[in-house]
Amino acid sequence: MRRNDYLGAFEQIVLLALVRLRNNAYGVTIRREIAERAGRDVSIGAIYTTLERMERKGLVTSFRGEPTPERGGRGKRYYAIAAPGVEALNRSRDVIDRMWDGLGAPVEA
Amino acid sequence: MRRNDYLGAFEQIVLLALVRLRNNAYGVTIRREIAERAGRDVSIGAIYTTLERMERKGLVTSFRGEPTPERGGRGKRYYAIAAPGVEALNRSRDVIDRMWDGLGAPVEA
DNA sequence: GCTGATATCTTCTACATTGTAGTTTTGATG
DNA sequence: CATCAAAACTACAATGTAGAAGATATCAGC
Repeated sequence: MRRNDYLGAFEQIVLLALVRLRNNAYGVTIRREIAERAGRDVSIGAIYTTLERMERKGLVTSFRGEPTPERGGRGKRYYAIAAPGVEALNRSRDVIDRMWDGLGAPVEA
Repeated sequence: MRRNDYLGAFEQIVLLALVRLRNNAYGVTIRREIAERAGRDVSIGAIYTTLERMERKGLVTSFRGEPTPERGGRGKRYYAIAAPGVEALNRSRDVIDRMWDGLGAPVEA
C-alpha cells in the first residue's frame, strides 16, 4: 500500500496552481497558470490524469460547473485542493526546504 | 526522447544529499543524510537505483574508492553531482519557487 | 428553427520514467 | 569460515506525459 505522504514533483506544481487559481481552477486555466508561472508547457492530458489520481487519493475535490454563455463550451469541471492536499503540500515543501537549508540557491558547481 | 530538464522529487533529494556530503557521499551516508535531514526513511536499494539512473543521464559521476581498513567492507562507490545535475537542481528549485511565490508557506486551507 | 462547422472542455488509452523495497552478491577481516 | 559493510540486481508500483476521441455548446446561413 502506498502512502499519501509525499507528492511527486508534478503533483506539487498542479496543487500549487489550484491554490493560486482559487475558485477558477479547471483544466485550461490550470494549464495556463503552469505555463506562465513555471514556464513549463505541459499537455492538457497530463493535467487531467494527475488531477484524477489526486482526487482518488483525496488530495483534491471537484465539481461540475454550469456551462457559461460563451462561444463553445462543455460544462467545466472545477477543482479545489482538499485538506489532505494542503498538508501534503506543506510537508513536501518542508522536506525540500530542509534539504536546501544553508546551501544557498542557486548552488554552485 | 526524454529531456533532462526536470527532476523527480526523490531525485532532487538525493542530489541535495550529494551536495551536502561533498566528498563523503556513498550509499550509506546518503541514506543517513536523507533520514536525518528530511526525516524520510528510504531503502538503500531505492538510493542506488536512483543514483545509477542519474549517472546514466549524466547528472552525477562516481568512482570506486579504496577499501578502508575497517572491519568488513567492500570498496565504497563515491558519488558526486555533475554540472548538468547542478543546473537541473537549480532549475527545479526555480520552478517550485515561482509556483510558491507570494503564497507564504505553510499554505492555509 | 434545422443543421453542420467550430470552439471549448473533458475522458480515455497507452506507454515512458521514477519511486521503492527486498534479495543477492561481492569483498574485506578477525 | 563466520560475519561485517557495502554495492548490484530484480521486480513491481506509482507518477509523468502525450495524443486521440468524445461531449456540449454557440453561431451562421438557409
